[in-house]
Parts: sequence; C-alpha cells; structure tokens
Amino acid sequence: MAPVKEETTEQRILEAARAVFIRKGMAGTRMQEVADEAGINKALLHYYFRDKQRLFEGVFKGGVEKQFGCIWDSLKGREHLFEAIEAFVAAYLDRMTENPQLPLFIANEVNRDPEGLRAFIDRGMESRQVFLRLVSEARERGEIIDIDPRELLVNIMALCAHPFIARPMITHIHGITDEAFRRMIIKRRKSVPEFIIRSIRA
Amino acid sequence: MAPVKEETTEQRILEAARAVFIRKGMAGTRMQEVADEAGINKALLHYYFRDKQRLFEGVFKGGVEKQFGCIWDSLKGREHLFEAIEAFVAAYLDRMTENPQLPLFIANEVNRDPEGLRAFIDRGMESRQVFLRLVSEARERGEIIDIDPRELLVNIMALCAHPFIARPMITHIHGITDEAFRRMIIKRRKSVPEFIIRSIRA
DNA sequence: CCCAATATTAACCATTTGGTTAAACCTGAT
DNA sequence: ATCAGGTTTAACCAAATGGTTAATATTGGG
Repeated sequence: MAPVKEETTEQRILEAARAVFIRKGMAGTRMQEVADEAGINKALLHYYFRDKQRLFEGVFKGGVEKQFGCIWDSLKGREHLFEAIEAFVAAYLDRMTENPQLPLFIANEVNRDPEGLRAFIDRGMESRQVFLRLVSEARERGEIIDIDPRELLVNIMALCAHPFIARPMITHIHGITDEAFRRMIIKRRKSVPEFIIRSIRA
Repeated sequence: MAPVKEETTEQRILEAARAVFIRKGMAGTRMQEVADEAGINKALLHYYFRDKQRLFEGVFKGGVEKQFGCIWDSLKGREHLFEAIEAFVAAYLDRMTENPQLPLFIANEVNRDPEGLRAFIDRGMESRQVFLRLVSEARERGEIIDIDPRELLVNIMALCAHPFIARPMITHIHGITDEAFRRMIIKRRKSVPEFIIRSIRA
C-alpha cells in the first residue's frame, strides 16, 4: 500500500528524463513521454524544468556528467602507467555496465552541441594530465615504445567505449545473447588492458 | 546560366536526405529541411518517397549501406591475417574520411531499430568468415597468440570507428584543429595496424 | 484553524510537422 | 495543336508537440 514516497518529485522527473533522453536522444524525446515515465502531469514537468533544454541540462549535469566524469578520477594518484590503464579500463567498463546506453548518448549529444558540452569534456582535464605524465615517465624508464600519448588515449577509450556503442551490431554479428555480451564485457576488463599493454611494452 | 541539370531529381533528393539524416539523425530530421536542401517542394519529396520511413530506407540502401558494406570487401581474397588487417583498417579510414559522420549515424540507427537494419549488418558476413579463417590459420602457424577472434574483430573496429564517433571530444580534449584531426587519421592508417599486430603477434 | 506558499492538474494554445489534394506545368508522341 | 504521362507546386489538413494558464489540492507555520 502506502506509496513509499522516499523520492522527491524532482528526483523522479530526473530519473525518468534521464531514461528517456538516453534511449531516444534529445530530438527523439517527447516531454509527454518523460511525464508519463515519471508518473506526473506534463505541466508539472515545466513547473520543475522550464523547458526541454533546461530539463536536458538538468539530466546532464545531475547524473550523466558526474557518472561519466568519475571514470577520469580512477587515474588520480596512480604511480605507474600500466596500473593506471588497468584502473581506467575497469572503471570505464564497470560504469558503462550499469549504463550501457551512455556512451552512444554522450557521443551523440557532444556531436549535436559541442559548445554546450564543453564543461563536460573539461571535467577530466586534470586526470588527463596525470595520464600524459605517466606515459612520459614510462617512456623515460624505457618501459614502453615511443608512442604518441594522445593517440594511446584515443585507443584506450576506443576499446572501452566501442562495444557499448556498437552493441546491437556486435551481438548480431557474433550471434550472441545479451547475457553473452555481458560476459564479454567482464572478460574485457582483463583482456583490454592486456591488449593495450602488449602493444606498447618496449 | 543554363542550370546544369545533369542530376535527376531523385538523386538530388537522396543526396539532400542523406546529408540531413546523417547530421540530424532520423528523429531530428525535418522533411522540410530535406526539401529545402534539395531545392524542391515538400510535396515532391512525398511524390518520390511516400513517407519519412521510406525516404530513410532509400538513403540507407542507396548509399550508406553500400559505402559501409564495401569496407568488408577489403578482406576478400586476403591470404594473410596481418595483410588483411592492414587492408581493412586502410579501407575503413579512407571510407570514413570521405564521410566522417557515418559511423555515429550508423551506430545510432542500428540502436534505434536493430531489426530493420539486420540486412545491413548481414552484408559483411561472408568477409567476416574470411577474417575468422585467417585468424585461425595464423594461430595454427603460431604467428599470433591465443586470442578470441571475435574480440579481436571488435577491437579492430573500435580502433577504426571511435575517432570519428568521438571526434568533437577528441579535437577538444587534445586542443587540435580539424586539419590536425585529419592528419591524425592519416597517421592511424599505419599506427592502428601496428598497434593491433604488436598486441597479437606471438 | 487559517493562510500563504508550494505542488499538481485539466484544459487550452500556438506552432511545427508529416502528409494530402487538386490544380498547373512540362514534354514527348500522334 | 493536342492529348496523355509524368513532374512540380501552392495551399491545405490533422495530429503531434512544446509550452501556458488558471484553477485546485496539499502542506507547513502562525
């Protein structure tokens, strides 16, 4: 019975909006659908978030930005490149397992509005400096081959993000179930760092 | 003067629709915008393509599917895994350089409607068999380590596609211009196969 | 209990959007 | 010239959609 109202309406809206935005994108999202999913009236939506744009920003700042941004934090305080790579990949895959649609959503919206999402992109700047330092230190110690650290970072992110972005293609190509996909991601927590480290180790 | 009408109206529509669909996605595309971009009336759009869905399919079958599909063909007739990887990466990057928005567009639409795009996905099945054969042959000759060939394929596609999918993020993170991005892609024609082969070579 | 502020709703509005219609405009064959 | 076929257009329509309004319900403080 008692409608356990542990949640504030604003939270319910944000959750609903987040779900809809992530699966339909900005353009594909209908305010009505968000209202339905939150179990409220459409007018109430505009009461809490003046318009679609602000609702979108609310979702983005509130959840997406933080959840995605914290992946970068996994690099902080690392002393060794290989260890950092392992931590980053694990953090990325774990975070995305909770939210498989996120990478595609982010890619989409950053493309749609690069300026508006600049703050989001900047979020991890500090950690990226750490990464660059670790690369150059490893290079000086002769542990890795000479590689453009920026390109290395692109490769790492590619190997983390792409399975989620191309998920339906992958599951279909390989004829695997969603459950098998999940197992594949778990395997990749180990295999991706190995793949990367093998290819850069001197 | 003479409005050089080398193009049929249908072609003009397909080009325009392709451009708009790719930059706005299915949901974000307005029939009016396609009509404008094609320099025609909106009614004429519906005269050639009954509705938005059919227009979308027309674009997809007509151009996207073929252009993307031919990347797979680069694998055909290859005798050696490493050579095949080099050819595939080169084909992928060259094709996408002509059409940088394509990977994100595809990812999006395959997610939106996995069933409807099954035919597109199947297109490269034959070539993927070639790839699997080359991997197992290389494995038997002891040239490469023991790796799940499906995962290898995912990794290759990830390294090819991701720079285009995350392009605005990459250009901003690394503070580079579009021209520098182009140069990076050219570099990757060599560096990506090297990266992959280093990591699988026995 | 009453009041004021906040939360919520039903009904409404203006615009946008996908799609249609009927008429006009070629263009090539007779 | 004219007729038939496909082609193109202006005007139109109904539904969907983002957003507003005014009235009602709820709640916490005095």
